Amino acid sequence: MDTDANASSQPDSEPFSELKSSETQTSKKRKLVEKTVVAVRIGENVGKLKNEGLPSDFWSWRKYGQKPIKGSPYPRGYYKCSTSKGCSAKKQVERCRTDASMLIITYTSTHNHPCPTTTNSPQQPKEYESETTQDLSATSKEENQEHTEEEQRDDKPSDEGRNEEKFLYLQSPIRCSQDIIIEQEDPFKLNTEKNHERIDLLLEEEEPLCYGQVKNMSGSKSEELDFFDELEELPMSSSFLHFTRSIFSDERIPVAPS
DNA sequence: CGTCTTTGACCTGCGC
DNA sequence: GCGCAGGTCAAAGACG
Repeated sequence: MDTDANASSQPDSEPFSELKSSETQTSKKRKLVEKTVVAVRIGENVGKLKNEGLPSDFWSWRKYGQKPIKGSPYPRGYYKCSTSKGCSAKKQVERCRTDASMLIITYTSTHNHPCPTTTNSPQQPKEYESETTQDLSATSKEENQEHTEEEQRDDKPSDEGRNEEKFLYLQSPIRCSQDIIIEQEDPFKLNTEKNHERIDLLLEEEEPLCYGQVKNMSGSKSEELDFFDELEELPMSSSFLHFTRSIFSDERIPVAPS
């Protein structure tokens, strides 16, 4: 649960032998798995930068499940890499329970295929299509629905709509989101321990965000769920991955539990 | 028509 | 050994 985000990892695939040494802690609930946890902040400025049309990610992710996480008001989404058929790369996306504007993305396993490094690589046109259009379309549909509902509710805090917008915008703008860039660079340019601390703080500094709080923020349970569901689309996660890769040159940042 | 999302059920692992 | 929770699978529906 919480500690999931803290990340533990285990030799699952080999690529990160060096990193494995630092990823020795076991996960609370599952076997040892190679995990890379990334925290992303959804900045306020994101919504202003929606015009960018960059591909959201090198990889194409396919959602294969979603689960409510105990202690967290937000469900966790499970994604598999669909860029390559045999690729075992996976990622889990959830929102930080203490900071709704924070996303916790956990990458598991590694891609067994080369990463299409060019933005518009003719090799993998589908990736961008699937990644951007799928997520976008799916999100857009939901967005529209959400907005429609929200607009009909006067007592609805504007933050909700804003958050959704943020996510929507995050789908493609990789470089446009200053906040994201900042958030990403900050924690990950620092050493791993710092990352741990940061994530630990995010996840454990406070007790789980109580539903009451969330309710206060979102107005109603149903909307809350919708909101979370909305977040779960997280098309931005892909862009973030792209982004992360760019920042860290090639691989992921393993986060070992403290 | 093909692909993806959604969602419920099932399986596995861990703590007590 | 039991119960709980996370993780995965697979069927159904929706969309482009």
